[in-house]
Amino acid sequence: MEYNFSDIEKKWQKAWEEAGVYTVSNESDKLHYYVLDMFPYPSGAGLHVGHPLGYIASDIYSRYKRQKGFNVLHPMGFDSYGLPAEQYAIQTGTHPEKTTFENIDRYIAQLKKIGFCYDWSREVRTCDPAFYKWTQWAFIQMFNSYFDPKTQKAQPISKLIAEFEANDPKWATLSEKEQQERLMNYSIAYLADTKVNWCPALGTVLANDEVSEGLSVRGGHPVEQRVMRQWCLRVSAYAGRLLEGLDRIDWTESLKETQRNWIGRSEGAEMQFMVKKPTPDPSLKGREEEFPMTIFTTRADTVFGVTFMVLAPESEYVAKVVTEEQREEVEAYLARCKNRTERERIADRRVTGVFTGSYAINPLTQGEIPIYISDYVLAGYGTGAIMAVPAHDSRDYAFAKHFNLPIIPLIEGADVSNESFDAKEGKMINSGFLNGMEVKDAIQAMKEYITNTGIGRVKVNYRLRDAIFSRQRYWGEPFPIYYKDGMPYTLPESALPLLLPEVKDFKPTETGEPPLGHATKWAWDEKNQKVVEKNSLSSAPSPRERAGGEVFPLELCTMPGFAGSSAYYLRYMDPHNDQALVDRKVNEYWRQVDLYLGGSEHATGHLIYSRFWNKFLYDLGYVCEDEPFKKLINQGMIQGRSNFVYRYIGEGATGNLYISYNLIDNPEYKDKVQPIHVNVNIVNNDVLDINAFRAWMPEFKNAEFVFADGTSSELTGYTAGAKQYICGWSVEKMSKSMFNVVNPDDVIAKYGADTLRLYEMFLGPLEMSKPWDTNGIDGVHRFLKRLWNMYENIVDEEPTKEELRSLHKLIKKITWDIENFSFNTSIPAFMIAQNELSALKCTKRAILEPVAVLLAPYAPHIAEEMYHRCTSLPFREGSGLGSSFVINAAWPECNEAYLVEDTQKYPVQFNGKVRFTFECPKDTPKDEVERLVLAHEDTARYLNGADPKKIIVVPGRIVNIVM
RNA sequence: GCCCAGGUGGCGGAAUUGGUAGACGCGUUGGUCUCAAACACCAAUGGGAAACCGUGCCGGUUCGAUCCCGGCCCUGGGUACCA
Repeated sequence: MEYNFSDIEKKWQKAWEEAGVYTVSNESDKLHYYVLDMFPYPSGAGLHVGHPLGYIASDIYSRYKRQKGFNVLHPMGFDSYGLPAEQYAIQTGTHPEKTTFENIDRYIAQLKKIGFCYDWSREVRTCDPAFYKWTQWAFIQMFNSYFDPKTQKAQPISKLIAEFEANDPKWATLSEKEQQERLMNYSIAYLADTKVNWCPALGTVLANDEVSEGLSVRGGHPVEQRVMRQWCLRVSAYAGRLLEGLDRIDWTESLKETQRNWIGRSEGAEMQFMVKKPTPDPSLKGREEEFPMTIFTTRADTVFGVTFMVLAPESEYVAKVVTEEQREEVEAYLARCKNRTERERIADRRVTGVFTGSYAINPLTQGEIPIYISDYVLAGYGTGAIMAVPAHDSRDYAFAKHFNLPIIPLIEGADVSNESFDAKEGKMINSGFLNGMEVKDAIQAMKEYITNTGIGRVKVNYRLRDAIFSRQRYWGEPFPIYYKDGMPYTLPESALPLLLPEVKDFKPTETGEPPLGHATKWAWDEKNQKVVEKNSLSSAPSPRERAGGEVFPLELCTMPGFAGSSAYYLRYMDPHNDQALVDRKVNEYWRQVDLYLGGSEHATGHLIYSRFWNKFLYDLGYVCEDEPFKKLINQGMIQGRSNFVYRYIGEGATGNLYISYNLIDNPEYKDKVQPIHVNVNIVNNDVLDINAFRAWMPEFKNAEFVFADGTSSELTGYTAGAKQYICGWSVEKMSKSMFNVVNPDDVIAKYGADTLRLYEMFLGPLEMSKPWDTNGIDGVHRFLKRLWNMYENIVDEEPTKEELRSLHKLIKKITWDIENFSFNTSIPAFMIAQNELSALKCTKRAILEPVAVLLAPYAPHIAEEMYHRCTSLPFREGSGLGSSFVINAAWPECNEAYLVEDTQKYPVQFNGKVRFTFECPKDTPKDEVERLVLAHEDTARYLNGADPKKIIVVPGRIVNIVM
């Protein structure tokens, strides 16, 4: 009986779909479990063999949990707003929606072939109005909320207004616009002027990683720094809670560490320095302007060593501090900084800066110290101003050396003649009342001192920045925002979803507006509460300017990619609900994602934003868990494994001769060959398919070869398979240009989905990155074939003890593996069991049936077929595999079920060397084992009358006798 | 620079983490089947003639170390003037 994987897989996929076995209900007496994959962006290239790695792992876990009797939510959807479809639209005019939907269809077809147990009825797409309605809804909630630092929670902004009304007499005197502006400083979603990378050619802002050396990575267009009014999310307000929440979730330590670094908590102090600014008026000579300046430092202990101050170029202190004499020089410096991108600044670490003309007074020594401006100080961190202690900070040190400023060592024994001493250890010197203290104590003492004297206060700072939330693009969620008198107002929730309008052109407008500027029906009729034609506006050159009447311009930016992916896991719980993002009761059933699988590249993006988003919804009472993802596992990336042929380019080369890889280091070919990427799909186990190669591209049509054995091909005399041409290989990113992309469809056509699933797991540990290497896939496929053959003539006989032992060993191993996400080690266990059972010629139902059940999470199709060969039980709805009765028999609590041997073997060692083995009854107490060993005749022989110094009994393992 | 993960045969990797290192698969070699090849099956396969030596290198703890500790060297990932 042949293993016809293609028929088997088609049969079961059809059966599952028709019976709806993977459709999940929100009402169940069963325990709930939620397994989620990070949903993909459907790219035009389709899935390659690397994408399903994590999906297979999560599918194994889902199927296991399902078989164990859990109600498992395991959905899939598409992150379908994004740049590639928009770029394609700009080039070809094809609407991004068309491209995106086609790509999604292809993805679904590919995913379905692999046999995942997704509940497709819950599929979500971020570009679907029924979905983005809730993205817009969340944005409105954020706009109408503020973060209350006292309770560390988001609150409705109406509370804040009430507070202003009650406590601030000025509030009532402000105009509506002024009130709005003031509230903007508190809203979780707010408009602010921010410095961005602006690319005029692409007509949009770019993230830092999209810019390289002042040019856009895509297209190589110039990028400039520009201050623009952008929507931002006050993620930084949640810094403390985002940090603290990490302690309560089961993520890998390295990922938590990445987030901790990103949040960047640092405990320090804010201190006030008085500034003395010389006045330009000679008649007022001797009189100086005085005002305070606040700085942030983590090294309060070093105040005695401050020899200058530095401001960030964008600091608001700059304007106050610069003197008339220095103005010109400072302005030139600021202009220079302004045009440098973040990236250039980082790449070019030369010390630059300019003196402001003013001095600060050291609050402890009363000494006058000069104030400089330099771009090594960042405006966005702390107060944008620092006290510089060159002796104990390497950046300050470099600056001091460059401008020849004094360097005062503050720690005993620190040699600061060539570099700064940054370590926080040692005894303080030159530091007044701190002298003699350890650094740690000195920091504490100084904090107390400045608090008591009012010079400063203890302060915690975070590195985490607010998220810029505007994109000047078409293919994204429209903001539910219109502008009146230049101020933003939210659309009523009843108007959601605000549909993405049609545009005639996906590029920015001639006037530099985002693509939505092309939309004609893009204005808000406040009175009738609906979207209307823009031409009914009297005139609106800029959308943010006042428009006549009661019709107002709508926001022209769209939301960034992370908007749609920040709460999608909640939507899967209740995907068809049009009254709420998720019904409260449904949310209380599923609660949170129990297991989340995806790449670690989202550590500081999606995984921060969605935690923030979830916490915000939690504060407002829309969800019942503070953290969205209970356990998270990062699967590694699958890299490409490229193959090469070696074209001979030495003497007399025709350009048509290819040398086998094993020969290229021979003297006659060394350095005379040129490696050429060859399509990995015409290479098998590094052996080139000669005929396929000749047919691959016209230039290889008449290719000739020197084979592995050194013989040459002759075009006419060659017979396929007789000689081998060996290809070289290397690990590279999987990409079209390297001809190393492997499509899962091809693997499935050749070996079947079950082999693909097993092999992807067999490749290595889930978390590790590894190249896709098909060299071992035959072995896995052979195993399935061998196992399959055992199910031909199943008999009803009592299993022997040996057969049961094999089975129970397997049960124990597979259970342990799945629960510990060690899927790669399960395949060998199956192979060993297969070997053992086949050596015993076991075809007994009592053994083979549970083996099929065990295999089901890994290779569901073949397992299902094998299972149904074993049993007369009908296929039942609601279960992917047979009845729960049988499942419980095959997945018992394995420690009890594991068939124990009656006796335990103890290898006995003398001084570490194994000498003999003895047996005693299982579960013999430790001292009894000791006694038995000493009484053993071999022990007596080895001891030869001597007293053992020590006897070590490791339970169940080994007895070691130290002489 | 800082943080994290890792380094085991010809290759991918086991060893449930202090107890017989190299499971399982690939590859290689030999054999069976075949007119022959492919498939399949069987056997061998860390090094060494052997005693022995072997988990990146040096040292330590331990009766015993791939595993724990100290120092160093590589590889991969994250992050980067955060005061």
